[in-house]
Amino acid sequence: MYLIGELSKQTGVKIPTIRYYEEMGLIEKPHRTSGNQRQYEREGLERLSFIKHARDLGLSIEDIRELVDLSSSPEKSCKQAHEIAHHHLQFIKAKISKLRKLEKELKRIALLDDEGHVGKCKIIASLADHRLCKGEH
Amino acid sequence: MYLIGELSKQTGVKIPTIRYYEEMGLIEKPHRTSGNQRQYEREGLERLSFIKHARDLGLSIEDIRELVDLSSSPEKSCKQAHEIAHHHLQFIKAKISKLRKLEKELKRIALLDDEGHVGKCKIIASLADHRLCKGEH
DNA sequence: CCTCAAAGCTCTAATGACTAGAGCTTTATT
DNA sequence: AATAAAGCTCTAGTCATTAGAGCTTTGAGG
Repeated sequence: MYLIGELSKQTGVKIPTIRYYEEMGLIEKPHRTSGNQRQYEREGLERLSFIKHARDLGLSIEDIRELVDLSSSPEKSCKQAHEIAHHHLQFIKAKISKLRKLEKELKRIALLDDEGHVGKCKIIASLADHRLCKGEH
Repeated sequence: MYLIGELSKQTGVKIPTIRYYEEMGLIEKPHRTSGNQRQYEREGLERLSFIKHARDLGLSIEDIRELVDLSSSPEKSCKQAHEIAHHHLQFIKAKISKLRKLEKELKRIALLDDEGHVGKCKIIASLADHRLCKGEH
């Protein structure tokens, strides 16, 4: 149905990355044409979309592998999938709050406007001296 | 003044990372003792703190190298340091807003609570089908 | 049928920012 | 003098790709 280039276009996953996913066992080895070219079915497209989507959400390959394994063993409960998603949500929340602190401090630093030489540049001084931070990190 | 272990404790930068920074030319090669051990002065401690702080803020090694170079060439203006900090601020802002979108979607996904088998697990379906997203990413 | 570009293939190596381990030497303490 | 802790160098591994070399296959035009 699709050659690798088409699959790449459809999903937005770059060609070497698709091959890498295959090597990692994240996607199944597709059927090959007589000329040894990978040929994907709709199923392969869907799985790759799944992976792309999960990667965009920031899940690690290992997380995704777990989800993929879950989805191919239908006797296992959905609970584990929930756990993975939930766990990742906590992770994202933590990351956001951390970044917000950084944003605050960077704002403070970037808005210092002196025009002196670097020897007394406040930005550099501010980066050099952690005590000048308003918050900790 | 400080051996590498002490420097590591003071700054929170791990020992192999300190040596890596040295190899990258990010910190100066320190004086060695007769027994070939690295010996740092307060100056070295300060530079490493600077680097640590900037890394914590998410600046890349290359950004930091630029700042380091700036700070050792006092004739250059502070403007460039501002530019780097400002540019990074924009980057952080973009990252935060991206993560917020992800948070929203993950919340939506993680709160789907079905107890069926994975074959119809909404989480997995939701990850597989990008069209189910409320927003794009 | 032939040619030629585009797209495919495999394999190796690079990226960034570390981190870990092997196998050794130096230092400090008992 | 012995031993443990901390240092050293060097190599290789991590994660998730990405890039490049050098080759083959495919499809379209002449």
